[in-house]
Amino acid sequence: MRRGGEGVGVDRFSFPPILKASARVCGVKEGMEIHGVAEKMGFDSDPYVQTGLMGVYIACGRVFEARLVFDKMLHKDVVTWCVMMDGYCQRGLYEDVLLLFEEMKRSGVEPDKMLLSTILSACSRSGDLNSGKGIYDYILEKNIVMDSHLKSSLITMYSNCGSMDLAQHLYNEMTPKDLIASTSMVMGYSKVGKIGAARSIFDELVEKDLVSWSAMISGYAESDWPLEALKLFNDMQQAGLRPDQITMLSVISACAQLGILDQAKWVHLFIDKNCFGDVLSINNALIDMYAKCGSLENASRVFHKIPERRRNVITWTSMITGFAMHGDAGTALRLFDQMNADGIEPNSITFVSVLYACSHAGLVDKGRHIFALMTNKYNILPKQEHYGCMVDLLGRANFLRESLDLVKSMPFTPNVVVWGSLLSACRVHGDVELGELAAKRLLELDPEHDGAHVLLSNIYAKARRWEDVGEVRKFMKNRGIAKERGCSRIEANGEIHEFLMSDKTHKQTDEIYEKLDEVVSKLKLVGYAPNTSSVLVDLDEEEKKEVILWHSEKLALCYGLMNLGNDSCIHIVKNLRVCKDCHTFFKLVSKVFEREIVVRDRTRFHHYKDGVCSCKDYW
DNA sequence: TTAGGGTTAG
Repeated sequence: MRRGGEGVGVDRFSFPPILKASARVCGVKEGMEIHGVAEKMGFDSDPYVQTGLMGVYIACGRVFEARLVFDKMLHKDVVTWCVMMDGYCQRGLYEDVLLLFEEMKRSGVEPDKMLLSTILSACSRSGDLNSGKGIYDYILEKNIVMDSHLKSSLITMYSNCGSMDLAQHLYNEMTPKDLIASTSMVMGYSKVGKIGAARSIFDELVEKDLVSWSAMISGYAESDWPLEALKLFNDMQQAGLRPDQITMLSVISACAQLGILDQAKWVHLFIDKNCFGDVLSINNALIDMYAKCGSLENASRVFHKIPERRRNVITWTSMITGFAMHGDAGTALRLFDQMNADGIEPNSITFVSVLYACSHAGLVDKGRHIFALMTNKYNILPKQEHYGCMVDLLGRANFLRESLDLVKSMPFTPNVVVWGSLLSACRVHGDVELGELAAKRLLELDPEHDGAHVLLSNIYAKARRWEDVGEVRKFMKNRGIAKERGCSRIEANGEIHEFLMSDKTHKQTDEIYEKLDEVVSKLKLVGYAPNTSSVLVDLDEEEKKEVILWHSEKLALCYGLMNLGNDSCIHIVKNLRVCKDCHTFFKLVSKVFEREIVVRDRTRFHHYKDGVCSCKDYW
């Protein structure tokens, strides 16, 4: 290496481009070597060289090393401060960004727009609205004229912090509307549940790019509008845009929510065709999707196709959850052991799944053991959801007192789910006294909880305490608390059909009810008698029978029997838990009509075949 | 040196 003079000498101006290249390829080794060379040549006190070195360290995630260089610098300009702040921002060290800003102001360096934008980004990501407002005040105080970039950062900060009024106010003043700011608005409105407002902003965009489309699709998927998400995905393709992995994650999630297997298979093919099939997050999402669409076979296939070394804790947990949902606790527990053997550390969510598997299969001792293991071996402190699973497990298995003791022993206030689990166990086992207590505690936390009122009323009904039943019903009526209406979905010939309880809006309504009559008479020949015990309203027996027979899943089932080929499995998705009568009904249909039926209810799957259900009537 | 999309696990 020749210094100075003529020709190809290396001087201090040679370093920044090399450092930039190192940062791009994340070459920390190269960066360090260059650092050494720069020191030897005496350029290590050159601000440009130093800033370049910081950039390399930050690109490689070595913020601490970057800070060492930073602290040694005698002359720091605004860019230097900005690079350091960006480093902290990238590592999620948002408080350090703010501390650095204070330090910078003390040092007398004036911030520029880019730096303010970086700080706003830190506030945005950490949800620190107060600091974000502080930066805005600073901008106003110093009379800084905002460009569209800085305005967008500000709008993003407000949106991310959920302050949509403030975000909207700034957005109104923005002309023309910046695409990035608009996307932030779409996300912000989606996050606070104002999906209509998000859609309006989205629709007003003249030029939409992949990110804005994906934000809107994800908004729908996150807000319980999976059908809209799929529709928009379709529109996006019509508009000529190609989705990427991030878009596909929302689409997969929408399919999982809907539970529609045909659509799910189509999405899977689409993913393979577009070469996303090797992406781990996509495969994890596919496992979840197939499990929620009722196909453990396809979920397992995806799981086994992922090379063992690439599976992460999400892969394993998704697969375990799948088996747990379908009531196969044995396989779920085997997977849990295998996961440990493979050296993948289970986390808090894994334990929810494993405990959930035990609870749905009635494995009390195993559940107790794992609950203890969680704290003793893995140092994971049980949270509400773990207690919820345990209360459910013990309660369902009729260890109601032990279940209550566990609730009392909780180191924090039990939430609605915990009391709800106990309440539901009390209903199963007819414990009026404890049920009343659980309902009381639950309703203290959430007086409008429809499920709690319904369960309490069921408990009273089981004990034949009709006056109390009447009281609960009166209270619900006065307060306008209604039981959520049952709704079931079935996919046939590429179309989704939805049925509400006693629905008469479907175009094949007459045939469906005729089919229902036919099915009922056939089932009666093998001993079926409608079980009206779960009907809450005040009706005579005959009317109750009708209400029971018109449950949405029975309508969907009849539609399936009419419209699906004899050898195909009937898949139904329901919003509530399956009632006792429907459960019996479905078991009998699977036998009499020789059909396999898969029902996803609010909490789990039921596979009906040859007159038995996979849940072994334990649900 | 600055701004937008990640319900893949409960």
